[in-house]
This record gives sequence, structure tokens and C-alpha cells, in this order.
Amino acid sequence: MVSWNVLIAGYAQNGYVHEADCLFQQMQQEGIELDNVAWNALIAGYSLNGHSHKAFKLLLQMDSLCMKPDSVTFLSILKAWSVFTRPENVCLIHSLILEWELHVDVMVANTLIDVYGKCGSIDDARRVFDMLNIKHNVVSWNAMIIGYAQHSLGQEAFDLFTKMGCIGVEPDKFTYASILKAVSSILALDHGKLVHDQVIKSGFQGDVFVWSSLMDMYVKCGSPEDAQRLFLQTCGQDTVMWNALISGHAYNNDYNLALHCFQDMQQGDCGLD
RNA sequence: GUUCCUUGUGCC
Repeated sequence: MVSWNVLIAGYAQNGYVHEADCLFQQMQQEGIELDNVAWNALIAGYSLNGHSHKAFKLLLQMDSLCMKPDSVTFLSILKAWSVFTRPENVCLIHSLILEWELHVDVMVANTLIDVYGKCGSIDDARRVFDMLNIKHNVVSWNAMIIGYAQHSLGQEAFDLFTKMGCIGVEPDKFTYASILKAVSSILALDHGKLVHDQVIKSGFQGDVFVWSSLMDMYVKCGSPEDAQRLFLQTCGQDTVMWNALISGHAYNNDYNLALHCFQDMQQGDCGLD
């Protein structure tokens, strides 16, 4: 059984969903008892290859065969439905998750927060977040903060950021990149500077994601000089930081500066495109 | 053995 499952997963992960499905059906016809791992492997295969409807169908089929979908099943399903999806679809999946009482699984809940946020249902995301209550980890906070950022709800994000500090959840590099995007979205330079201080204190200045987010925050909040200053503290090898800087100058109508910056980058000869 | 949850710029 185990080796059959490995085979299904192997096909599925490498884009051979059809082959995986054939194998799966063959096993069914031969009366082999297919366990959750087999089902999950096939569902994951369809999910990974963009066949969200088929993945969902399989989930319903599991239900009708009295199988019990687990957190792995739903993490796959949610992944499939996380791109360009409508809130109603997420709601439907959510209701099934509640039915199976898998909302208590922190990874499932975190994924729900993320997907709700990405499809525009920030209130639903918050409800899931609040339901998690004591069980949420740093990923839950991060998912919620980036959701607010994507909705330009910078103050809500900042309140959460402050709150997590109060109750002793340590921000990580994801938190910093996310909160910086959030404060940029409302042009809150003062908040951004507070976060900057914390980045230094907590030792995340070496992370390119965090540092470029800081630069971008200064650019978006109308302080490209600060962005420039941060940039000079790096080795100048990161394309994203260059882009942030150049667009920042262009944004502030400093086309000469933007051009100079661009030329510097080309002369830098560090293998950039 | 199956899924492994969240983060950066611009262009399109």
C-alpha cells in the first residue's frame, strides 16, 4: 500500500496527474483499500496542476464514500483555490472544514486567513483569526497583517503588530516585510520609522526581504533619501532594491536621479538584468 | 508514505 501511494504521489508531483489518476482507478477496481494518503496524493496532484474543480470533486467523493478528509486534504484544496478565487468558494470550503472540525488545526486556519485575505474577504479572515484565539502562532499574525496590507488597512495592521508585541509573539522576517507593506499603503512614515527601529533592534537588517521592504516603505512614504541611505548600506546586488530606488525617484519626478541611478546599476557590473 | 501555512520592487 505504501509503495502504491508513493507512486501516485510521484506521478502527481511531476505533472503526470493523468497517470496518477489511472493508477488510482486501477487500484480502486482491484478492490484495494485506498486510504487518506492515496486520496490526498491524488488531490494534491490535481491542485498542484491547477485543476481545482477536479480536486474539489474528489473531496466530495471522499465524503460520499464515508472517508474522513483531514488537514492535509484541505491544505491541498485550499492551495488549489487560493488563486483568483471568489469569496463564495472559500466560504464553501470553510463550511466543510467546520463540518470536519478541522478549523482547530492551526495550519488549516492560517491558510484560510491567507486565502480569505487574498480573495478580498478581509472580515472573514479576521473572524478565522479571532476564532483561533489562543492557538494562533506567528504565521497567523503574519497572514492577517499581509491581508490588511493588501486592503490598504495599514492602521489595523499596525494595531495587530503592536498587539503581538504586547502579548509576546516575536515578529519574524515575514512579519516585518508585511507590516512595512501595510504602513506604506497608508503612507504612514512615522509608523514606518518605528518599525525600522525594531528591525534594527531585532537583528533582521541582514534579510533582503526586510531591507527592500524598508526601502520601499521610505520610497512610497515620500522619503527617497532614506531609501537611498539604506541602499548604500548594502552591497548593491539586489535587483529588487534597485527597482525600488529607481521607481522611487521616477515617482518623485526626479528623472535625472532615476537615470543616474540606472546608469550606476549598469556600471555596477554585478550581473543584473 | 500524502500537504506542509505567511513576506519584498518594477514591467506585463
